[in-house]
Amino acid sequence: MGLAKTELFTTQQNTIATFAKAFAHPARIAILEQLFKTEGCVCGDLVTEIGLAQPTISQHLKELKNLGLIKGNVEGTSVCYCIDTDNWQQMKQEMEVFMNQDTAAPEDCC
Amino acid sequence: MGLAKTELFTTQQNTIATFAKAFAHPARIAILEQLFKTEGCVCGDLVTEIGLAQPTISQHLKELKNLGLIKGNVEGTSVCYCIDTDNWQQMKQEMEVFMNQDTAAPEDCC
DNA sequence: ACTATTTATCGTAATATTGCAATATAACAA
DNA sequence: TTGTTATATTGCAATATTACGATAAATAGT
Repeated sequence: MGLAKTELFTTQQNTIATFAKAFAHPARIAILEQLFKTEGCVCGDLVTEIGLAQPTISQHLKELKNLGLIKGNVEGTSVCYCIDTDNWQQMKQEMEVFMNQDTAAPEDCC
Repeated sequence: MGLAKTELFTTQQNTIATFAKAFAHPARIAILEQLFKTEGCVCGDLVTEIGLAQPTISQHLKELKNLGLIKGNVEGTSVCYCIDTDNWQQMKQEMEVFMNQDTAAPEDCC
């Protein structure tokens, strides 16, 4: 059905899944890396940096923005995007709690 | 088109995206958490723990196994699944390198 | 061999995602 | 106002994902 049964899961589980979905496409990884790398915030440069069409990049940016991982600021005719550091930290912490379960886990049993 | 243009991106970017995809569904998060939590490895119990049908769970397990994050061991008529600790560690490290970029980044510019 | 139990696979329906052409919108410049 | 530039939105085609019923395959017990 292509529709996840979110009501079966905890808020934490759904949250992790939602963040993970943001990272589940290499274009969005590339966008985020570019935003981290550049001093000033890149904007339409992302279109030329990454080889995808402008509407496609715009769509990926929208998803990242909706999740709160990036912010966009209008500057004249162009839009300046950058990482939302606070939200990024929070996301990182939640992901790390999930990924660090292993430290407490017993050895592989099979 | 529903098809990611992986050739445009680096191996690292594609790898991150692939791991993230594994975490992009709450059922798989729930499965992994359950495998971490239980002493012995759970198997068909996952079906009753999580409220999804047996073929659905089986399909999610297959994806996690293909990625190498879990291992399955046949024990009689049932199959014992557990985390592949080594691969989990490697995955974690790659994800953390990506998520820790912020420590080097300048302050939000917009 | 027959039966019960457990897991995997197949087939299919519903929905989601990706990508882009075409077009709309917004801001500036002349 | 008109033109230019930059980004967003719309609409659509191709593919992917999710879920599950039906069924197959594997193993154990009788």
